[in-house]
Amino acid sequence: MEKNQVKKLTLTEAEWQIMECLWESAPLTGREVTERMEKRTGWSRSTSLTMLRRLGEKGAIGEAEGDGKKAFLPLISRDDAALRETEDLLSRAYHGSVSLLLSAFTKKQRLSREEIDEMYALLAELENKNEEETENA
Amino acid sequence: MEKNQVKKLTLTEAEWQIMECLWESAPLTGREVTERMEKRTGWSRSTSLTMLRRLGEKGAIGEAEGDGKKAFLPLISRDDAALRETEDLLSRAYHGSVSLLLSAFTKKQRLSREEIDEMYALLAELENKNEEETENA
DNA sequence: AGCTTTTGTTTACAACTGTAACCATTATAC
DNA sequence: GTATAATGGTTACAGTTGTAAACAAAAGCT
Repeated sequence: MEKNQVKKLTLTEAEWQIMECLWESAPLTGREVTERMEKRTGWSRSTSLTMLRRLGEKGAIGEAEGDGKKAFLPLISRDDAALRETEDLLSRAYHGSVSLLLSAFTKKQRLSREEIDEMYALLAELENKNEEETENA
Repeated sequence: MEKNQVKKLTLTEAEWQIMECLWESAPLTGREVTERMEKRTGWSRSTSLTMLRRLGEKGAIGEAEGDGKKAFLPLISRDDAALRETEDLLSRAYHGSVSLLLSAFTKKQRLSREEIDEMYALLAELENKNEEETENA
């Protein structure tokens, strides 16, 4: 049953950058990845390939045959990865409370009108969901 | 003018634990720190002391004389530390948008009534602040 | 003053990260 | 079909992190 690395899987800073690349543009050949990385970070080909290897070992990406050529593609979604780190941060720094995070953050950082509106919308949505559930209960 | 480490200063997981200890209870002697750490994480004395040293080097904590005894105390606030990491995570994983984080988070994690209320309150507060500023402009 | 305990400093070491050169294999070009 | 270029795999190496033993200095005890 070889436990499919569903457990830890954290990405390092450098690994994130490779993943960004792959998330943006589904399957990419090694060539494509190294070129893009070269452009956006200045990494040498080798560096990118090392990252691809490590990500492969971690189970974060896989390889596939597209018309003869081997290509890399993400096996975890950006959302998943982001969430994992978010949970981490929340528990480490905010006792798991997202509202605490928001509070701390806004103490230093001004939010744009759009962000505020979006959050209102989100909260409203959440309340709806909650109500539905309550009705069903 | 020896630039007072105002630049990077990130805490590792282990370092956070020591800091938590110090944030909870202002100045603590080495003894007290190591004892608490032993209790809550099982670390050996040495390990805690190493962390204290590294934190000192980073400028995250300092030492003070309290009635003859040397004691350690935080030089950065928990809020500051948390904020630093939050900004990090936001830029790495959410294009810097806190509303995006909230959205992603709530897709997986249910929020309690209290959290929702708190956030409403926070947003309202922010709007007030914004208005005041607009008037003043 | 000499021995014991407490406390702090130095040193160690394996795992993980960032970075990349070097080598092997495969595909291309003449 | 051999030289050349493209691609991918192996090895390296310094810095950081988690963890702690060893060693040194200070404080107490008798």
